[in-house]
Amino acid sequence: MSEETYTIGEMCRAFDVTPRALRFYEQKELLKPIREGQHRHYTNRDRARLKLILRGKRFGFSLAEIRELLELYYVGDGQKTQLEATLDAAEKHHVELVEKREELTAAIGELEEHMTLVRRMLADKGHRAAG
Amino acid sequence: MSEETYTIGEMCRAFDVTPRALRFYEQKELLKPIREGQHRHYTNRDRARLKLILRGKRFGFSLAEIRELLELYYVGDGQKTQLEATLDAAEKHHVELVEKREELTAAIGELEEHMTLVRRMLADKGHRAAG
DNA sequence: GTCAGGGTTGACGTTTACGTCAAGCTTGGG
DNA sequence: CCCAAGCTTGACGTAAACGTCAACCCTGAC
Repeated sequence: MSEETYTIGEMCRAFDVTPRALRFYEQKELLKPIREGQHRHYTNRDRARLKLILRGKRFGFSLAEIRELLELYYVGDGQKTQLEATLDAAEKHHVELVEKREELTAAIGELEEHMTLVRRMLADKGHRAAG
Repeated sequence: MSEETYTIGEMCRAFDVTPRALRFYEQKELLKPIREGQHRHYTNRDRARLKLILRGKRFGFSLAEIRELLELYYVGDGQKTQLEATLDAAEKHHVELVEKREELTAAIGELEEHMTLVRRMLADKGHRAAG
Protein backbone atom coordinates (compact mmCIF):
# COMPACT_ATOMS: atom_id res chain seq x y z
CA MET A 1 0.00 0.00 0.00
CA SER A 2 2.57 2.47 1.14
CA GLU A 3 5.14 0.80 -1.10
CA GLU A 4 5.23 3.37 -3.86
CA THR A 5 8.37 5.44 -4.10
CA TYR A 6 9.36 8.40 -6.20
CA THR A 7 12.54 9.50 -7.94
CA ILE A 8 14.12 12.79 -7.11
CA GLY A 9 12.88 14.20 -10.40
CA GLU A 10 9.30 13.24 -9.64
CA MET A 11 9.55 14.85 -6.23
CA CYS A 12 10.94 18.04 -7.74
CA ARG A 13 8.09 18.32 -10.22
CA ALA A 14 5.48 17.51 -7.60
CA PHE A 15 6.69 20.04 -5.06
CA ASP A 16 8.41 22.59 -7.26
CA VAL A 17 11.80 22.28 -5.64
CA THR A 18 15.26 21.55 -7.07
CA PRO A 19 17.23 18.33 -6.64
CA ARG A 20 19.83 20.35 -4.82
CA ALA A 21 17.30 21.39 -2.22
CA LEU A 22 16.16 17.80 -1.63
CA ARG A 23 19.74 16.60 -1.23
CA PHE A 24 20.38 19.51 1.09
CA TYR A 25 17.40 18.58 3.24
CA GLU A 26 18.66 15.02 3.33
CA GLN A 27 22.10 16.17 4.43
CA LYS A 28 20.41 18.14 7.20
CA GLU A 29 18.52 14.97 8.16
CA LEU A 30 15.10 16.30 7.28
CA LEU A 31 14.55 13.59 4.68
CA LYS A 32 15.80 10.03 4.50
CA PRO A 33 14.92 8.48 1.16
CA ILE A 34 15.66 4.80 0.60
CA ARG A 35 18.95 4.15 -1.14
CA GLU A 36 19.15 1.61 -3.91
CA GLY A 37 22.81 1.70 -4.82
CA GLN A 38 23.44 5.35 -5.47
CA HIS A 39 19.90 6.30 -6.33
CA ARG A 40 17.31 7.75 -3.99
CA HIS A 41 13.76 6.54 -3.62
CA TYR A 42 11.41 8.86 -1.79
CA THR A 43 8.57 7.28 0.16
CA ASN A 44 5.17 8.68 1.05
CA ARG A 45 6.62 9.44 4.41
CA ASP A 46 9.19 11.64 2.71
CA ARG A 47 6.41 13.36 0.82
CA ALA A 48 4.58 14.12 4.04
CA ARG A 49 7.76 15.42 5.63
CA LEU A 50 8.55 17.56 2.61
CA LYS A 51 5.11 19.13 2.82
CA LEU A 52 5.81 20.06 6.42
CA ILE A 53 9.24 21.36 5.50
CA LEU A 54 7.91 23.67 2.81
CA ARG A 55 5.11 24.86 5.03
CA GLY A 56 7.54 25.53 7.83
CA LYS A 57 9.64 27.59 5.48
CA ARG A 58 6.65 29.67 4.46
CA PHE A 59 6.15 30.50 8.12
CA GLY A 60 9.71 31.60 8.54
CA PHE A 61 11.10 28.62 10.44
CA SER A 62 14.71 27.68 9.86
CA LEU A 63 15.58 24.19 8.69
CA ALA A 64 16.99 23.49 12.14
CA GLU A 65 13.68 24.42 13.73
CA ILE A 66 11.77 22.46 11.13
CA ARG A 67 13.87 19.44 11.90
CA GLU A 68 12.75 19.63 15.52
CA LEU A 69 9.17 20.06 14.44
CA LEU A 70 9.39 16.95 12.31
CA GLU A 71 10.52 15.01 15.32
CA LEU A 72 7.26 15.93 17.00
CA TYR A 73 5.54 13.79 14.43
CA TYR A 74 7.76 10.81 15.02
CA VAL A 75 6.58 8.59 17.84
CA GLY A 76 9.71 6.45 17.73
CA ASP A 77 9.53 3.16 19.57
CA GLY A 78 6.46 4.36 21.45
CA GLN A 79 8.12 4.28 24.87
CA LYS A 80 6.13 6.11 27.49
CA THR A 81 8.90 8.57 28.34
CA GLN A 82 9.45 9.30 24.67
CA LEU A 83 5.76 9.87 24.04
CA GLU A 84 5.56 12.19 27.02
CA ALA A 85 8.55 14.16 25.83
CA THR A 86 7.06 14.41 22.36
CA LEU A 87 3.76 15.59 23.75
CA ASP A 88 5.51 18.16 25.88
CA ALA A 89 7.41 19.58 22.94
CA ALA A 90 4.31 19.48 20.78
CA GLU A 91 2.39 21.50 23.33
CA LYS A 92 5.06 24.16 23.36
CA HIS A 93 5.06 24.34 19.62
CA HIS A 94 1.28 24.49 19.66
CA VAL A 95 1.37 27.54 21.90
CA GLU A 96 3.91 29.12 19.59
CA LEU A 97 1.75 28.56 16.55
CA VAL A 98 -1.36 29.89 18.22
CA GLU A 99 0.51 33.02 19.28
CA LYS A 100 1.76 33.45 15.79
CA ARG A 101 -1.77 33.24 14.47
CA GLU A 102 -2.90 35.87 16.96
CA GLU A 103 -0.14 38.18 15.86
CA LEU A 104 -1.10 37.53 12.26
CA THR A 105 -4.70 38.36 13.04
CA ALA A 106 -3.58 41.62 14.61
CA ALA A 107 -1.53 42.45 11.52
CA ILE A 108 -4.50 41.72 9.28
CA GLY A 109 -6.67 43.96 11.43
CA GLU A 110 -4.24 46.83 11.21
CA LEU A 111 -3.96 46.47 7.48
CA GLU A 112 -7.75 46.52 7.17
CA GLU A 113 -7.89 49.67 9.28
CA HIS A 114 -5.35 51.31 7.05
CA MET A 115 -7.25 50.26 3.94
CA THR A 116 -10.40 51.79 5.36
CA LEU A 117 -8.50 55.00 5.94
CA VAL A 118 -7.19 55.09 2.39
CA ARG A 119 -10.66 54.38 1.03
CA ARG A 120 -12.01 57.32 3.00
CA MET A 121 -9.30 59.56 1.62
CA LEU A 122 -10.25 58.47 -1.87
CA ALA A 123 -13.94 59.05 -1.24
CA ASP A 124 -13.10 62.49 0.08
CA LYS A 125 -11.26 63.37 -3.08
CA GLY A 126 -14.24 62.18 -5.10
CA HIS A 127 -16.59 64.51 -3.20
CA ARG A 128 -14.40 67.49 -3.61
CA ALA A 129 -13.96 66.79 -7.30
CA ALA A 130 -17.72 66.48 -7.65
CA GLY A 131 -18.47 69.47 -5.44
CA MET B 1 3.64 66.10 20.28
CA SER B 2 5.29 63.70 17.95
CA GLU B 3 8.56 65.56 18.44
CA GLU B 4 10.31 63.09 20.70
CA THR B 5 13.20 61.23 19.19
CA TYR B 6 15.36 58.38 20.38
CA THR B 7 19.02 57.53 20.12
CA ILE B 8 20.11 54.33 18.50
CA GLY B 9 20.93 52.88 21.91
CA GLU B 10 17.45 53.61 23.22
CA MET B 11 15.94 51.95 20.19
CA CYS B 12 18.11 48.91 20.66
CA ARG B 13 17.08 48.49 24.27
CA ALA B 14 13.42 49.07 23.48
CA PHE B 15 13.24 46.57 20.64
CA ASP B 16 16.04 44.18 21.53
CA VAL B 17 18.01 44.68 18.35
CA THR B 18 21.61 45.65 17.70
CA PRO B 19 22.83 48.99 16.35
CA ARG B 20 24.18 47.10 13.38
CA ALA B 21 20.72 45.84 12.53
CA LEU B 22 19.21 49.35 12.69
CA ARG B 23 21.92 50.75 10.46
CA PHE B 24 21.43 47.87 8.12
CA TYR B 25 17.70 48.56 7.91
CA GLU B 26 18.48 52.19 7.22
CA GLN B 27 20.85 51.24 4.44
CA LYS B 28 18.08 49.11 2.95
CA GLU B 29 15.76 52.12 3.22
CA LEU B 30 13.45 50.60 5.78
CA LEU B 31 14.20 53.32 8.31
CA LYS B 32 15.13 56.97 7.86
CA PRO B 33 16.08 58.52 11.17
CA ILE B 34 16.77 62.25 11.33
CA ARG B 35 20.44 63.14 11.03
CA GLU B 36 21.94 65.75 13.31
CA GLY B 37 25.50 65.92 12.13
CA GLN B 38 26.63 62.34 12.26
CA HIS B 39 24.18 61.14 14.83
CA ARG B 40 20.83 59.48 14.23
CA HIS B 41 17.55 60.46 15.86
CA TYR B 42 14.74 57.97 15.55
CA THR B 43 11.21 59.33 15.44
CA ASN B 44 7.96 57.71 16.49
CA ARG B 45 7.41 56.96 12.85
CA ASP B 46 10.65 54.97 12.89
CA ARG B 47 9.42 53.09 15.94
CA ALA B 48 6.21 52.16 14.19
CA ARG B 49 8.11 51.03 11.12
CA LEU B 50 10.53 49.00 13.20
CA LYS B 51 7.63 47.20 14.84
CA LEU B 52 6.35 46.26 11.41
CA ILE B 53 9.82 45.20 10.32
CA LEU B 54 10.29 42.86 13.25
CA ARG B 55 6.83 41.45 12.87
CA GLY B 56 7.41 40.88 9.18
CA LYS B 57 10.59 39.01 10.00
CA ARG B 58 8.76 36.76 12.42
CA PHE B 59 6.44 35.81 9.59
CA GLY B 60 9.29 34.93 7.29
CA PHE B 61 9.24 37.96 5.01
CA SER B 62 12.53 39.15 3.59
CA LEU B 63 13.64 42.72 4.19
CA ALA B 64 12.95 43.45 0.53
CA GLU B 65 9.37 42.26 0.94
CA ILE B 66 9.00 44.15 4.18
CA ARG B 67 10.14 47.29 2.46
CA GLU B 68 7.29 46.95 0.00
CA LEU B 69 4.87 46.32 2.82
CA LEU B 70 6.00 49.47 4.57
CA GLU B 71 5.21 51.43 1.45
CA LEU B 72 1.61 50.28 1.77
CA TYR B 73 1.41 52.37 4.90
CA TYR B 74 2.78 55.46 3.26
CA VAL B 75 0.12 57.57 1.58
CA GLY B 76 2.66 59.90 0.03
CA ASP B 77 1.32 63.16 -1.35
CA GLY B 78 -2.18 61.74 -1.29
CA GLN B 79 -2.67 61.87 -5.06
CA LYS B 80 -5.63 59.88 -6.25
CA THR B 81 -3.61 57.60 -8.51
CA GLN B 82 -1.12 56.95 -5.74
CA LEU B 83 -3.84 56.17 -3.22
CA GLU B 84 -5.48 53.79 -5.66
CA ALA B 85 -2.21 52.03 -6.32
CA THR B 86 -1.54 51.74 -2.60
CA LEU B 87 -4.98 50.33 -2.00
CA ASP B 88 -4.50 47.83 -4.78
CA ALA B 89 -1.23 46.58 -3.37
CA ALA B 90 -2.67 46.52 0.12
CA GLU B 91 -5.54 44.34 -1.03
CA LYS B 92 -3.14 41.85 -2.55
CA HIS B 93 -1.12 41.72 0.60
CA HIS B 94 -4.28 41.35 2.60
CA VAL B 95 -5.25 38.27 0.60
CA GLU B 96 -1.77 36.88 1.14
CA LEU B 97 -1.97 37.35 4.89
CA VAL B 98 -5.41 35.81 5.13
CA GLU B 99 -4.22 32.78 3.17
CA LYS B 100 -1.26 32.49 5.44
CA ARG B 101 -3.52 32.51 8.43
CA GLU B 102 -5.65 29.77 6.91
CA GLU B 103 -2.60 27.64 6.32
CA LEU B 104 -1.50 28.30 9.86
CA THR B 105 -4.89 27.24 11.13
CA ALA B 106 -4.60 24.03 9.16
CA ALA B 107 -1.16 23.38 10.63
CA ILE B 108 -2.48 23.97 14.13
CA GLY B 109 -5.33 21.57 13.47
CA GLU B 110 -2.99 18.85 12.28
CA LEU B 111 -0.76 19.31 15.29
CA GLU B 112 -3.77 19.03 17.58
CA GLU B 113 -4.83 15.84 15.85
CA HIS B 114 -1.39 14.40 16.32
CA MET B 115 -1.35 15.40 19.97
CA THR B 116 -4.67 13.64 20.47
CA LEU B 117 -3.19 10.53 18.90
CA VAL B 118 -0.15 10.61 21.16
CA ARG B 119 -2.37 11.13 24.19
CA ARG B 120 -4.38 8.08 23.22
CA MET B 121 -1.22 6.04 22.89
CA LEU B 122 -0.19 7.15 26.36
CA ALA B 123 -3.59 6.32 27.81
CA ASP B 124 -3.37 2.91 26.18
CA LYS B 125 -0.08 2.22 27.85
CA GLY B 126 -1.57 3.26 31.15
CA HIS B 127 -4.40 0.77 30.79
CA ARG B 128 -2.14 -2.08 29.91
CA ALA B 129 0.18 -1.27 32.79
CA ALA B 130 -2.80 -1.12 35.13
CA GLY B 131 -4.49 -4.23 33.68
C1' DG C 1 28.06 1.86 -30.25
C1' DT C 2 26.75 6.09 -28.91
C1' DC C 3 23.87 9.28 -27.28
C1' DA C 4 20.30 11.75 -24.66
C1' DG C 5 18.05 11.67 -20.27
C1' DG C 6 18.09 10.63 -15.90
C1' DG C 7 20.85 10.08 -11.56
C1' DT C 8 25.28 10.63 -8.43
C1' DT C 9 29.07 13.10 -5.53
C1' DG C 10 32.08 16.92 -4.65
C1' DA C 11 33.18 21.60 -4.37
C1' DC C 12 33.08 26.35 -4.99
C1' DG C 13 29.82 30.57 -5.58
C1' DT C 14 25.91 33.53 -4.04
C1' DT C 15 22.38 36.04 -1.45
C1' DT C 16 20.48 37.58 2.83
C1' DA C 17 21.01 39.51 7.20
C1' DC C 18 23.49 40.69 9.92
C1' DG C 19 28.25 40.00 13.52
C1' DT C 20 32.51 41.77 14.57
C1' DC C 21 36.30 44.17 14.56
C1' DA C 22 39.12 48.71 13.71
C1' DA C 23 39.71 53.56 13.98
C1' DG C 24 37.97 57.74 14.98
C1' DC C 25 34.79 61.77 16.94
C1' DT C 26 32.42 64.12 20.97
C1' DT C 27 30.69 64.94 25.26
C1' DG C 28 30.06 64.99 30.33
C1' DG C 29 32.60 63.89 34.74
C1' DG C 30 36.35 63.90 37.99
C1' DC D 1 43.55 67.10 31.02
C1' DC D 2 42.07 62.59 30.55
C1' DC D 3 38.88 59.12 30.24
C1' DA D 4 34.86 56.24 29.64
C1' DA D 5 30.42 56.06 27.23
C1' DG D 6 28.18 56.37 23.23
C1' DC D 7 28.07 57.48 18.63
C1' DT D 8 30.09 57.27 13.68
C1' DT D 9 31.85 54.97 9.16
C1' DG D 10 34.23 51.36 6.79
C1' DA D 11 35.38 46.74 5.90
C1' DC D 12 35.92 41.97 6.46
C1' DG D 13 33.65 37.60 8.47
C1' DT D 14 29.83 34.37 8.95
C1' DA D 15 25.68 31.22 9.00
C1' DA D 16 21.82 29.62 6.37
C1' DA D 17 20.01 27.84 2.25
C1' DC D 18 20.66 26.76 -1.46
C1' DG D 19 22.71 27.68 -6.98
C1' DT D 20 25.83 26.17 -10.18
C1' DC D 21 29.22 24.04 -12.19
C1' DA D 22 32.31 19.68 -13.16
C1' DA D 23 32.94 14.95 -13.74
C1' DC D 24 31.13 10.70 -13.55
C1' DC D 25 27.74 6.40 -13.89
C1' DC D 26 23.55 3.80 -15.94
C1' DT D 27 19.94 2.79 -18.93
C1' DG D 28 16.93 2.59 -22.82
C1' DA D 29 16.42 4.08 -27.79
C1' DC D 30 18.07 4.16 -32.30
